[in-house]
Amino acid sequence: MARGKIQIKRIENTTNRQVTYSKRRNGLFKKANELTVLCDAKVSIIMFSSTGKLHEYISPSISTKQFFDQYQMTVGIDLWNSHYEHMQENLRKLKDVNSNLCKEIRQRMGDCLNDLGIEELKLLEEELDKASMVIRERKYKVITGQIDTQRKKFNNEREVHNRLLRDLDARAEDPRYGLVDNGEYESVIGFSNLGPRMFALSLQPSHPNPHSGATTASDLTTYPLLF
Amino acid sequence: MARGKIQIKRIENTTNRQVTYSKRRNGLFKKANELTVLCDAKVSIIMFSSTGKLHEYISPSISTKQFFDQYQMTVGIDLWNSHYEHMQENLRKLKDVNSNLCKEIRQRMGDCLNDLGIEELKLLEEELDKASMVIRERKYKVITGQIDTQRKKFNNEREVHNRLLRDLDARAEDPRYGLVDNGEYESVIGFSNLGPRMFALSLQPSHPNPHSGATTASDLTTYPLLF
DNA sequence: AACTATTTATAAGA
DNA sequence: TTCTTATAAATAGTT
Repeated sequence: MARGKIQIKRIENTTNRQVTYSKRRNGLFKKANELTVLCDAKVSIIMFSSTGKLHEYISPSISTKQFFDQYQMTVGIDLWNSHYEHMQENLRKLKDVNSNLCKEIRQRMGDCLNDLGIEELKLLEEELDKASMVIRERKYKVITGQIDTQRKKFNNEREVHNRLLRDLDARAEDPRYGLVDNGEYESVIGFSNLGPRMFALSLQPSHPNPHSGATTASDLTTYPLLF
Repeated sequence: MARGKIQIKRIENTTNRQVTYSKRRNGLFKKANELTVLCDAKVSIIMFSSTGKLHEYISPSISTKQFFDQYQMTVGIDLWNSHYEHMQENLRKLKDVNSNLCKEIRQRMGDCLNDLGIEELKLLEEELDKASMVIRERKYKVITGQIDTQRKKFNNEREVHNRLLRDLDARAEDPRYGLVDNGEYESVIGFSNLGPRMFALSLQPSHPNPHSGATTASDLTTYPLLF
């Protein structure tokens, strides 16, 4: 548009093309900015050169994201809908799987049996009985584990106690020590004669903990000896 | 830029502003198009007037969506990421729920019992036994339903058969009809004397259908009479 | 990047 | 909105 008119068609000379791109891009952005100011408008220009370089103008006081959002609101299409589709498909499938799982659990609890035929009912019953057996075994194992641990603990306690008694006897026979408080010692001696059978009767859990979420065989409730 | 220079600042006169918006918008789009052609570039212009009206220019041979995609690829930000977040959160939660449901089912099948304490094991066993009972009842109900339906069917068949026999007798006594093929009729008469008890022995399902997905009490396998 | 002859855009008016 | 036109602005080709 100066020093000679030009045809509006692709500039074949690469350098020339790039120079023109640069010049006209600036012109375009300047015009866009003038428009923004003069007319109180919002303008977004995004351009890619033939080499793929990105250049962008956007009116101040608005972000590209906001621009896109407003654009979509206006044209009424959701441009990122296609991006959603895969996720939505996934979500749908998961929900399906979920509801099937829930149904299966309900069936395993004795609800929603109407959809099942005889063969399926038979199978389910079999499975449940089998599982019940496994669970009973497991329960037994856990209980015996707890009893075993408890027994060890008890034996240990008894040993400690007996050692104390022996120490006491040794002290009593040692002429270097007089019996300062006879009553106290006697009660201990008397207690020692109750034997293990009596101990067992006073065993009680200190933490009943009936709904413990993750009690394992190695994570046992401790049972203090109650006197 | 003509008939006097203007300041680049908001045009207060509304009409004037709108006229200028319109004129300059055309100028901008024209320039954008020239740039597109001359420099083999891709240009997207989106603008909103102060009144919220949308106007758009986009280089031919590319869609707005493609433009946005390329823009995002180039700037390396996912503009719709925020849109994803909610869905991804949902997806994560659903997966969690799913895995918990799977675990519960496995526990109800007698697997994965290590995480359960005694109380939980007891509860599970109880539930399973209760469910087992319900299922047994249901099974019984389905079976008796099938038997009942079958009985009705059978009675109906017998009635039809008896009616046929009566018709036959009537015909035989009617002097208008001669017995064309005596042997054939005799065999039928003989069969009729077998009685219901014999029928029952030859009852067999025509479609054993042991893994029917949705057999209900009202959707019973039909049992043809085998002769 | 700067220059400048010339084209193009456009402000104001009709 | 469109046309006109004087003038401002943009820019093609050159340095």
